[in-house]
Amino acid sequence: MSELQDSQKEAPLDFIRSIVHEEVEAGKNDGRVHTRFPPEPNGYLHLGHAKSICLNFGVADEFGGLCNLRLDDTNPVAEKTEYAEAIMEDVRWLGFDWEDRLCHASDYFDQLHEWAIQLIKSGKAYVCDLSAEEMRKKRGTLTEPGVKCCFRERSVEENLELFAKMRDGDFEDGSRTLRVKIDMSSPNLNMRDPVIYRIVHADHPKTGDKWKIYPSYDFAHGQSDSIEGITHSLCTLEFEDHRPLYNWFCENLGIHHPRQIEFARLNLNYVVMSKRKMLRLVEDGHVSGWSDPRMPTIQGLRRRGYTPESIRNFSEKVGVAKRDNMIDVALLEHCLRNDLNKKALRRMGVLRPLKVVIENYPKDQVEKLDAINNPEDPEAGSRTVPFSRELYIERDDFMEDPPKKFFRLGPGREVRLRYAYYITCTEVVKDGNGEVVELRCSYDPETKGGDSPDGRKVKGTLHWVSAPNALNAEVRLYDRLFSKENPEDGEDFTSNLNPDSLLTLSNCKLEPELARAESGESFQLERLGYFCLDSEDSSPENLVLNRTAPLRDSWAKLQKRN
RNA sequence: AGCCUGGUGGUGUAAUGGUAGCACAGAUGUUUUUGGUACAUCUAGUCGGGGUUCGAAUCCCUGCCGGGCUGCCA
Repeated sequence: MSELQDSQKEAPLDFIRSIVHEEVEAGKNDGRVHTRFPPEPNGYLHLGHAKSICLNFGVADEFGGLCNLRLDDTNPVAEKTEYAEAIMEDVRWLGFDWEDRLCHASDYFDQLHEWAIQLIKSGKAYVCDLSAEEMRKKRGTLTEPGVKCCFRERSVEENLELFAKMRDGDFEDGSRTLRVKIDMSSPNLNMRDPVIYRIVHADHPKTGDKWKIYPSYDFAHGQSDSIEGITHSLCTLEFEDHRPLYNWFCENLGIHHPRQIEFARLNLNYVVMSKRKMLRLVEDGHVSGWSDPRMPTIQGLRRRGYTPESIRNFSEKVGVAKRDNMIDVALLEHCLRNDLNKKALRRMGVLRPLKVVIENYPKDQVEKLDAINNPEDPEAGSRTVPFSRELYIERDDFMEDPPKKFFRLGPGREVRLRYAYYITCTEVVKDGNGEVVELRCSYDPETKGGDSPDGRKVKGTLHWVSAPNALNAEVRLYDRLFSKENPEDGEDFTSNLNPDSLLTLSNCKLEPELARAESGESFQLERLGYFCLDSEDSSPENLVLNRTAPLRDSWAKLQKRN
């Protein structure tokens, strides 16, 4: 408890943790805290889910409680085991453990069915023969009350009989529903005799063909929480209007009553996060699939090179509140860099190669030079990089007519090649079009390792790769998927797609050490950014790199301004 | 239009009647064999109008603006 008070001083609790804290202090639920993450297995998890996962597992952990993973599988026409498996994989990858508490709403179908009968018997539920269309008409509108239908006064016996026939598959889909009798004139539309069971002749991934009727979300969710002994049912704002119904079921069924608390969902700029819109991107081929590295799905982020730690940290930093928000992707990138700066091994690679020949360096000589793996982490040790007469440097690192603050290579200029030597550009070789195709340089043998014994300074340090030892690679550079901060602004969000969200570079040059890189491993290409092997397309013969995020670049920023 | 809900720097989030703070972004500088990192400094905010109070982001009234709700989706 003192630990809690300490952390409370350091970081103030968000409104949900404050509520939980108060209730624990007050001894509610015997001081127990139990949450759950309840996705519907009808799609892939995204950053918004990550926030919810971190919140639910985080709150449980901080208060010494538990968090269940519950698949909310009440609608067999939309759900697939494929999705359920992907969900579990993603939650696990994010670093959370539900131990033996993998639950399914479908585990409770029998109990739910009994409760439905209980409601019928107490005159609180009835079978309704209205079609969806008719029901909509009778429900009223936002401003007008609904009207009671004639089926509302059916006898308990008739309701029981009809409901049994619904269950037995005697009726067609949509022909009847079981509704709960609340208040057709409630200003809250959810209370106007909501449907709690509908007829669906579809096999269920878990229960097979056992059921021809399935409970609605409202009838399943709160009760599932109740059965699992959940104390705090955290959900997003759009369920606020459902809370009275949630409470109604717990009260009228006389069962354990968790507290539903709603928070604002996460929005990220320059991307869309709704299932429907992401599906459209996939189906229309605007992205390569759900795991496209530009997608905000967990799978997309993972393939892009985002680490679980960075996403967890991001989820914490975005905070929890009830107001609508639009988070800047810069925060996500910050979290990534913050994590990888400490952990990623440094390597050298050249994206847009420019050949350099060191004229005074012996032909056929190859030196092994020591290079530090991570200046932020002495434990990471060092490696060796080959140096030879012919090298590649970045095209951007040379300018024939450099402006004032350009610290890199130019005719007659001296720069340092990282961990190697000082070199001076002596000649610029061009092709027929006046394009620079090669640089002739000289090196100073005294500066081996990158230091000059005479104390001579250079302004710039360049990354490079030895040409005869270079690995070829394809590198994919990603930018924001949409060019508009809020793509959903206009009529059709796809009109805001950023045509340059993916830039593929081939014939990139990498230092040989990268042949040992493994899928899932992140590394920094010095001065360029954080990268990883593409988990789907990279092979030892055909290296494919994804740029997770560029390094901060104050030179690029300066250039942009001018 | 009815109900629910929210409005604090550019963005996000604290402060719950007592000095408006933190993070990201932005700007400047120091250090640097990554124009990275680190460090330092700076910029910038309580939706408007009334009221209560010695004192209001916080309480009251009122206006304005945003979001959600009319699935047998969740």
